[in-house]
Amino acid sequence: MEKQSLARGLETRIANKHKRRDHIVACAGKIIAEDGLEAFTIARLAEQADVTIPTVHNLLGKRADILDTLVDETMSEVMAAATGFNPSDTIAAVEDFINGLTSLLATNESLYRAAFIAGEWTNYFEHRSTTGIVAQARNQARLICQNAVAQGKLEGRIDEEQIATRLFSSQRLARLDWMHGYIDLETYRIQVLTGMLITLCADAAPDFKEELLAKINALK
Amino acid sequence: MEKQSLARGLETRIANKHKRRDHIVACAGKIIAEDGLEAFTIARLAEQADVTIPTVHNLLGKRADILDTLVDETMSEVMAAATGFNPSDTIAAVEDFINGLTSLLATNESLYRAAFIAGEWTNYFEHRSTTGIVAQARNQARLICQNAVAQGKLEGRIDEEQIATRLFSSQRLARLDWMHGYIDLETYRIQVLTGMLITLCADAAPDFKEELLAKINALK
DNA sequence: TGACAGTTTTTATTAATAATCAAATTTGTA
DNA sequence: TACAAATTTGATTATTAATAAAAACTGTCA
Repeated sequence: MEKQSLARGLETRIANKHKRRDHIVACAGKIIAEDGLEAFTIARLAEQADVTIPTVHNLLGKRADILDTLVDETMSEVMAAATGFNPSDTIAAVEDFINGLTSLLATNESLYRAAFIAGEWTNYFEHRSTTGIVAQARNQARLICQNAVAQGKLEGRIDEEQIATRLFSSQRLARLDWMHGYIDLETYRIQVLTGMLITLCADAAPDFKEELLAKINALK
Repeated sequence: MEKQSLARGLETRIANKHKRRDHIVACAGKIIAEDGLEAFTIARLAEQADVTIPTVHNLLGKRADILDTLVDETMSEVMAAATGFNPSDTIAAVEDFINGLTSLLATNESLYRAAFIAGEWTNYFEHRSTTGIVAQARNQARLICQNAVAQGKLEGRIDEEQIATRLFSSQRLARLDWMHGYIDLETYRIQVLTGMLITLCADAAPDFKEELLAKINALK
C-alpha cells in the first residue's frame, strides 16, 4: 500500500526527468562547441535550456558534473567509432581505425573538440586507468602489434609493448594538436597515419618495411 | 628641467618595483606548486606576498598576465637547460638532451610542473609559433637528424623532417604525462629516450640500428 | 633635514559566477 | 477533481576578479 503510494507516477516522472536532463546536456555541448569552455557558465546554460539555474543543478549537479556527463556521453560514441577494424591486416587496420575516428569527428567537429577539451579539463583521459577509452585504444594498438608479430611482419627485436605504446601515442598527440586547433582534421588524420607507420618501420621485417615506406612516402 | 623633474628617483623606483614584482611571481609559483592551479587565486597570492589585491593587479596585471609571467620566466630556464649537447653524436645528443632537462626539473619538480600546467593553460606551447621553446626543441631535433643523415646513420628513406617531428613528439608526450602526474620524472626520462631511439630505428642504417637496439633493450 | 612631485598602496566597491534552501508550483495518477 | 510527491523557482550566500579614487609613501634635491 505504501509502496504503491510512493510509486504513483514515479516511472513516468523518471523518464521525463531523463529527457529534460538530456536536453540540458545537449545545450551544454552546443555552448562549448560554439563559444568554448570559458563561455560555459551555469547561467548561460540555464538560459539556453530555458530553465533556471537551480533546475540545472538539481538535474545535473555541479558544473564539473555537467562536464563529466557531456564527456562520458560523447566518448562512448567515439569509442564505438574507433573499433571494428580487422587487426590482422596491419596497414588496413591502422587506416580503418583513423578513418573511422575522423569520420565521426567530422560530423560535428566543434562539438567533439569541445568534449575532448572538457575531457582534458576533467582528467577524463587519466591514462593509468584500466577501463575506458584510453585502455581500449591501447588494447587495440596492442592487438595490431601482436597480429603483426605473429605474421612475421614485425621482427620482435623491440618489445611489442613498446611499439604498441608508440602507436597509441601517435594518435594521442595528433589529437591534442587538433583539439587545440593547431591542425585541421585532415592533417590530424595524416599525422596519425604517418606516425603509426613510422613506428611500425622501427621493427618491420624487410618486405613489410618496403610496404610501409611506400605508404609513408605516398602520404606526403 | 621638466625632464629632470620627471626623472627624479625614477630609476630607483623602477628597480624596487621589479624586486616587488619578482617576489609576487615567486609566491605565485609557490602556491601553484604546493596546491595546484585551482588554489591560485588573487586573494591567496596577495596574502602570500603580504600585499593587497590591488597591488598585485597594479604590479602584474590580471590573473592571466601573472600566469604568463610565471611561465615565461620558468621556460627560459628550461630552454637553457635543454641545450648544449653535441648533435653529431646522435645517441649521446639524445641522452644529454633529456638528462639535462630532467636534471633541471628535479631541482624543483612541483614548481616546474606548475609552470608547465600554467603554460598549457595559457596556450604558451602553441606549436605553430616560430619562436620560443617549441620552435627551439623542434630545431634541436632537426639538427640531430641532419647530422645523423650526413653521417649515414640514417638512410634517408623517410623524410628527415618526419623523423625530427617524431623525436620532438616523444619528448612532448612524455612530458604531458609527467605534468599530469601520471608518471614520475625517471619514467619520463626513460620514455623520452625509448621513444626517440625507436623513432631513429625506423630509418636507421644496419650498424646504427644494432647500436640503437642495444640501447633500447638495455633501458627496459 | 624637509618639502614635494610622482609613484604606490589601499579602502571601498562593482560585477560575475557557482551553489543552495525553503517556498511555491507542477505533475501523473486514482 | 484531489492528492502526494517530485520539480521548479525566487531569494540569497559565498567566492572571485577587477577597478577607481583617496590616502600613504618614496626617493631626491635644495
